Amino acid sequence: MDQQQGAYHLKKLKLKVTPQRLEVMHCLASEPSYLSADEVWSRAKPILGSLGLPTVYRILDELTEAGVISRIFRSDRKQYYHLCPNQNHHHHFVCESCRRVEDVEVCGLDGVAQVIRSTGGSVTSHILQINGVCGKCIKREEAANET
Amino acid sequence: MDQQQGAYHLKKLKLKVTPQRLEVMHCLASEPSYLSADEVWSRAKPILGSLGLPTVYRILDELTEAGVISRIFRSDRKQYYHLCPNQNHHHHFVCESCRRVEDVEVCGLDGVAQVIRSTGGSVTSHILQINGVCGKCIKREEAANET
DNA sequence: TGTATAAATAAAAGTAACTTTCATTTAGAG
DNA sequence: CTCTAAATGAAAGTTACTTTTATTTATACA
Repeated sequence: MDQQQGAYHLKKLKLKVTPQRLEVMHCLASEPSYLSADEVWSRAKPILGSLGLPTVYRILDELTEAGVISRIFRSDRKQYYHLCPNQNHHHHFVCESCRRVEDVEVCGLDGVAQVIRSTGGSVTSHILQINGVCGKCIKREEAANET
Repeated sequence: MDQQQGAYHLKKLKLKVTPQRLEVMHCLASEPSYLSADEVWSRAKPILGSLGLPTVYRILDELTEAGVISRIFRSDRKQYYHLCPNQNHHHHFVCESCRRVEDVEVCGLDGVAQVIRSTGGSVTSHILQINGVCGKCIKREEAANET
C-alpha cells in the first residue's frame, strides 16, 4: 500500500493523514504474513525516527474497527494483524508453516446466517479463519522428506 | 457437566481426574455464556478452598487444545472460554447483548476447504464465530422501545 | 498563505493478563 | 500400600497493553 492509497483510506474514515498512520499501514501492507503490535512498532519506529507504542495500538484499533486491517487468531493469546489489498468481503487462510495469509473469496456463511435469522436473531459480524498448510509448504516439506 | 462426565472427558485425554480440573469444567459448563480465566478462578477458588491462577490457565489450555472447550473471540484482546455439551463439530453464535452462546450446527466450510485443496494446501482447523443479537434480546429491546 | 482548533502523538507511569520456576502434593498404576 | 509421574500452589517475573497529560500537528477556514 502506497501513500496515496493509505491517505485515501484515512480520509474516507475521517482520520487525519499522519506519517504514523501511513507508516503503520505501509508496514502491514508490505508483509505477506501478519504482525504483532510490537513488530509493527519495531519496524515503523526507525523509519519515523520516533514513534510511541500507544500510538501503534491506537492506530491498529482504529484500522481494525474500520475493517481496513484484520485480526489473525492464534493460540498463543497474542494479537496479530494483517492488511490485505482486497477490500471486498473475504476471509483468510493462514499457513501454519510459513505464516503467509491467503485471501479466500468463498464465504459460505449464507446458510448459517439463515439459521440464525430463523430463530429471530440477527447477525452483525462473523469471524472465519482457516488454518492449515499452504501448497508451497507442503511441496517443500515433501521435498525435504525425500532427500 | 457433572463429575462423571468431566471424569470421562479427562480419562479419555489421559489427564488425571483432579478436583481442580473437575471444578473448572463445572464452572464453564454451568455458564450459558463465556468466562475469562480470571472469572473461572474467582468462581472455582472458593469452592475448592485454594486454587492457583496458573493452574487455571494450564487447565484451560489443556481443555482448549483437546477441543473440550472453545475460545470466544472479542475485540477487547482478552481470552474467553466456553464449554458446550455438544461435542460434535459445530460453531458458535455469540449474542453481543446478553453474551449467551448458542450452538450452530451448520458449518458451511466444505466449499472453502475445497478451494484450499484445489490450490494444493491442506486445512487443519478453522475458526468460525458468528456475532449478533439473539432473538430474545431483539424482542426485549423492541419491547423497551415501545414503552 | 496564515491561523485557530480539534485531533493526534509521545513520554511516563501504571495495570492486568499471563508465564516461569520450583518445591510440595496427589492421582492412579502395580 | 507404595511408588512415581503428573499436577498443583506460591512467588516472582514478564509482557502486552492502557491511561494520563502535556505537546505537537493536520486541516478547515479566514
